[in-house]
Amino acid sequence: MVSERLTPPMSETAATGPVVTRFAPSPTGYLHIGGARTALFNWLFARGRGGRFLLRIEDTDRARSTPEATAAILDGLAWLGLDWDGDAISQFARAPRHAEVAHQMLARGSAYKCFSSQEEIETFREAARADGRSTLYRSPWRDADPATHPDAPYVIRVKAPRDGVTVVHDRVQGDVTFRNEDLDDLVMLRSDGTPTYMLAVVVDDHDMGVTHVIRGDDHLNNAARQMLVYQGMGWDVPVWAHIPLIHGEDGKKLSKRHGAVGLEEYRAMGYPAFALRNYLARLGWSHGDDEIFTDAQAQEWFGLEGIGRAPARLDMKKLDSVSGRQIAMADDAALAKGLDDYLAATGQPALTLPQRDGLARAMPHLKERAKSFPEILEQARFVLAERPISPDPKAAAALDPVSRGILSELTPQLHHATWARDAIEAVVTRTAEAHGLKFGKIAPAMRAALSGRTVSPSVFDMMLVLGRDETLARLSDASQG
RNA sequence: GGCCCGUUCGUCUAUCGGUUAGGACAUCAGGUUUUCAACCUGAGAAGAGGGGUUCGACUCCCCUACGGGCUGCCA
Repeated sequence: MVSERLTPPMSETAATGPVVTRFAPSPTGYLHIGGARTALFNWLFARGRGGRFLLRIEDTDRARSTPEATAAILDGLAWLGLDWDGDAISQFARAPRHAEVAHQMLARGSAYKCFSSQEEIETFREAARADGRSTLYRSPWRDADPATHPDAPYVIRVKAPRDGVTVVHDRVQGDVTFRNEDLDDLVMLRSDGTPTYMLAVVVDDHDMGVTHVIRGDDHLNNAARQMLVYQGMGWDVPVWAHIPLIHGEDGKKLSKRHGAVGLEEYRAMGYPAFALRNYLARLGWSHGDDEIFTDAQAQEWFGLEGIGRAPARLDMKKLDSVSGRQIAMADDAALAKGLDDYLAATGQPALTLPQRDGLARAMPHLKERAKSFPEILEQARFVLAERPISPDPKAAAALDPVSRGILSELTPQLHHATWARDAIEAVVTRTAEAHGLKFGKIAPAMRAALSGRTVSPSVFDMMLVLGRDETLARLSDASQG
């Protein structure tokens, strides 16, 4: 799935051309919900402008990268519905290209070989920290005469300007100015010849023709340092947009103790992908007072100017609400498909053909009262279960002798009724009134008889979905206790 | 320690110098009702603190506090 193929359309490399965004996760186990939102923003931005959305796996840290982790990320993105253009690119596979750039900078004089050992640097830092001085390492090899270079391992560092300032023109954070004296000569190529992340991102973003870099604001400082590499190569810098991270409900950095951090956990909880997209889009981005919207609207409305500058907290209650409203307006086929995925993702048995059929007929009534797939399933129990219906304790309590008597009286009355809501309702009401009761008094027993539960869709809706024969059979079953 | 970013109802946010500071979720009180959900009506709820600039600041500037990030031959 991951390849090193890279085909940047040259016409798209200029900032004036079509938009190209990318999502560049590290394969560290699973797709973080915050990462998923970052991906969503990039996807919305590109898709809303007829641009391209690319995917790159930042797997240069070999110790922490696994094929399984990469697969989990790809799977998560696919589930979320964020389709990317072309093949996912492996950053590691492009190491030779990164090294090539580092050597080009060496040749241009915008980089140099540094022979300082890691121990040497660490010793310096410890001392600096102890003295309360800056820990920025100033390599003595920066201006050394090549003739004095020892025959030893070295790293290639960028030769950053020491004077002046570097300004990151960020579309979210505004212009952020850094004094160059606060920026160090970052290592681009390690002593073993492998590239560092700082070099790799820049080279890859450039080669991929990325025009807009939308990423977490934990990279804002890095942007300044990366600009030195762009400048060293004489490349145009992309448009930056550093978005705030997502925090947990207590406002702290999102971590496992906050509950669901991985995207797959939301999938397993049964939130539809389209609902999660809506919720995530509203986290840190807004378009006036719009809360519930379609993908098409989100793509049309999404823009960098609507992104907030403060970190947003996850709010599960709001997610529930958004999900409920999205499910209510979703089309039945999409829900059925999502339900299949939910069942599979949680290791539950797939629906049988008759169950699918029943579910399809009941869906209009189910989707109006559910916030997630498990809730749809709960509401759908009446159509998924087969006779004899075994009521749960609370439902059984509703089937007391008196109620059963009324049900047995009702059953023959329904035999000849026209099977339409008005007609059925008239029969039921008439029967209830014959006992001096309002419909509300016998509804619980009917609900229990039809669904075996105390919570279900409307009894009339259930009767219509079930059909005359099945309805009468269930009422009869229940009345006979 | 140094550098950088952030701070409007409990939460997500609107506001882009002049508003009774709006909406949504949540909460509370009513209503509708056949359970649940939904829905309707209403209520309470906010500009971190302190200085400036200005006729006028949530909005611009400074300081403080708090939160976050970076400061690696991690990404």
